[in-house]
Amino acid sequence: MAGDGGDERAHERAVAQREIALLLRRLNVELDAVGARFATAHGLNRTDVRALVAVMDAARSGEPITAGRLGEAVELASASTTALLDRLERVGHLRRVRDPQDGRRVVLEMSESAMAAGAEHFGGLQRALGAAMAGYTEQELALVARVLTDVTDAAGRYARSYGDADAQRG
Amino acid sequence: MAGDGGDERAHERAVAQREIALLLRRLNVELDAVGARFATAHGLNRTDVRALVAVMDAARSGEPITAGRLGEAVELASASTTALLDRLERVGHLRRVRDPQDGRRVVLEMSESAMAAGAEHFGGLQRALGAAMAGYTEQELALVARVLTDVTDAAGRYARSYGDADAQRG
DNA sequence: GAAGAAGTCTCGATCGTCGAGAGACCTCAC
DNA sequence: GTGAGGTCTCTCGACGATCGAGACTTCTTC
Repeated sequence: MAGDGGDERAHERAVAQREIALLLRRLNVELDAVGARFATAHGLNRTDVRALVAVMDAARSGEPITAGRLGEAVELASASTTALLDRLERVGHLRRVRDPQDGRRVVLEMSESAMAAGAEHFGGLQRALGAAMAGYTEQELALVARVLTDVTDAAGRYARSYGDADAQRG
Repeated sequence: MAGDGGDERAHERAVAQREIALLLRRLNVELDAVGARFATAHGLNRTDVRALVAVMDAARSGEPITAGRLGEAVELASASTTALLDRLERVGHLRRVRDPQDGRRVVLEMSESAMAAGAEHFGGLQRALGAAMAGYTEQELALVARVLTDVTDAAGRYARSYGDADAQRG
């Protein structure tokens, strides 16, 4: 840490960190914009898109999600979740299916059209991002993945620390 | 593309790219969560926060923003922008000041309290992110910054290509 | 000065979200 | 089996954010 140039090196690192923080903010804005464009292009709102993504992820994992779980995932009150499902079902993106094992539950199934729209959207975005990464080596991308993992975990912890502040006070 | 191991290497790269794309999605979710927590902690909604950030950035750049420009920045109709400014002014985060050069314009000034809240929020997040990056060298962070720049630009282009799709069809 | 453009605001309507509570279903103790 | 209590979803009424249309003020141009 010490030695000649140590201070300057620390300064350089601090600059790089600030630059990355700024880039992450810009990236967040752009990715939100992508989601917003997709939403309006399909006559949806932001919550609808988040919900479809959650349902899609659940379906992919093999554990279809229920109405209540979806409400938790998108942080919506139960009344709002019902309205959300009404909207998505009305336009044919979703089907409500009563759970035969537990008659209280409603499990959610995505329609083919919604799957296709999602695949087109995410596929396109992924291709665009892939093209942007085309100039980097496998090792470089692996490093980026490590950094992003660390940064994402830190952001998640920071987000959760907001809510826990009340709980910890006691 | 050809050659011994070429296929495998391409495969590895594709895997790394997919992993990064997934990480970016997760990161976006977490950063949105941070914004949401900040918003509710301060009695604001998502739009309010976006607006405050825009006003803050403008103030920092030395060119204070006007009501109309802000509406464009957060993609809001003029009626909604007026309501937004009413909200933010009511809670004391913002001041409306008529432009002495152009009596139609209303320029926006952030209050000290809003500046402080923003600094606390972004400062805290930046510290958290900085800590997550502490284990990497200057060169590694520089590489990450380059990749993030490319990826962010690509995301921005992709987002804008959504809207242009209609214009291009013709 | 008059005409038109630009910037902001007012009004009425629509839609997403919420809290409270109802209704259906499940679980478990008896 | 039956009743009590918990879980899950939905209904209802209210609130707030957003919008389109248009009014009003101010600037620009002729």
